[in-house]
Amino acid sequence: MAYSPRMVNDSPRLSAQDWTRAALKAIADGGLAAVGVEPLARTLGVTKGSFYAHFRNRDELITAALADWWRNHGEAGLAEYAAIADPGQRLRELLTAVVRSVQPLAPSVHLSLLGDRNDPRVKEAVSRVNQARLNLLTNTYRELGLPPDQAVNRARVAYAAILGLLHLAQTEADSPNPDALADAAAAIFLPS
Amino acid sequence: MAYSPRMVNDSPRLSAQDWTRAALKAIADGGLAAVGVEPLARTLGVTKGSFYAHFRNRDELITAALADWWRNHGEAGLAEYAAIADPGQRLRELLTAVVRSVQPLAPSVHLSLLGDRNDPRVKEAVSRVNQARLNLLTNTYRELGLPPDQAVNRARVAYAAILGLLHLAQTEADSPNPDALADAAAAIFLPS
DNA sequence: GCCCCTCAGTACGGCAGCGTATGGATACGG
DNA sequence: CCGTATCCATACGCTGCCGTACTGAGGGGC
Repeated sequence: MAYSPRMVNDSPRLSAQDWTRAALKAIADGGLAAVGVEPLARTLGVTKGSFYAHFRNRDELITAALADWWRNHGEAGLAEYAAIADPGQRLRELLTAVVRSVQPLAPSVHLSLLGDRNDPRVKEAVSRVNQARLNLLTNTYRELGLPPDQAVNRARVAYAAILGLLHLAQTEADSPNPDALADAAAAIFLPS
Repeated sequence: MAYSPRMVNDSPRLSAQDWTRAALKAIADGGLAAVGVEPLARTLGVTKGSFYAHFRNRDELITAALADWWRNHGEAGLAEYAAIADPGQRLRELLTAVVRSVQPLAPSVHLSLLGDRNDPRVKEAVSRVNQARLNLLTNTYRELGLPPDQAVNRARVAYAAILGLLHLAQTEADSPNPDALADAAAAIFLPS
């Protein structure tokens, strides 16, 4: 790839994306309440005068950050796994990938958003992401031969287990042997 | 000044417990950020002058509310289920109880607290509750004949599924046939 | 080079919430 | 019936943050 001088943040000037990224980072540790114009400006090394050149107000930043999030973690973020042809291997990859917490940042946002799940925009974003993942899992189970209604329930419980394991991984400090856990999860959720 | 409407508690004067209960309710929908002295005072129909007669500051209320929570949802809250002698029935009761969301308030607190999991006090409280439940599940699986290490992993995945199902139930509006879901969960997590 | 648009700094008003001070009201034991 | 502790109201200062207005600096297209 050709390196342009505007690729990374060595430029002293910020873009709207810099703000949404910072907002997501703030959400990851602190929830929506941590998304403040002046605090973010401080961490970015500027004053809020810059912010209002990119967004009309704080709400607009939040909606932009949330849209950015579910766009990257909905179907787009699942493309890598959806491309796996063999459903059995796809399922195993999905399980082990999350169990071993390959993406340490993304789930933090997901979990932090739980605290603000009453906000309709948050509800919408989380719902979209969950739906995309549930769809992929449901289709996978169908491809594995389960009847449709069973596939739905199975996918639901399996995805719930994945979410719950993230919960536990984030609240407890000790990492309880990811390999054994992945095996246990696989043994449970892979149809014999 | 007109007489302000006192809540269901017909006693005109409040106690410290009334404040902690209100704080937990606020946590349930809004996280720690929603625990404010003046907002709570408004919902309780008093002014904050009352609050500072019970607590030294806002932090003291939060720690008291968290302590109250994990005391009622740790081993104490599990006593009802721990009393079930037959491990198979105990496990089934645990699964169906949570899947059908018998306690609609308590889990909300749990989920909201995940949003504030960076607060060390929150982390401690959630960790305690999780540990108590994991212990009960692990022992149940052991009583069912699983070797210790397998019982640990099995309990972990099962509890994770429970948490995740709550997660989904709270973020999605539609309730997807609790009976069928309970059956699916039982089929997965009850050793044949 | 010139203009214009974007990004950033400064200053101000306003609001919500925390904590304090103080005094009044009510219950309860003596 | 009185005194004391507890609960509650009011008023105030303070801080942090949002949003607006205005100004300034610099870079790119013409």
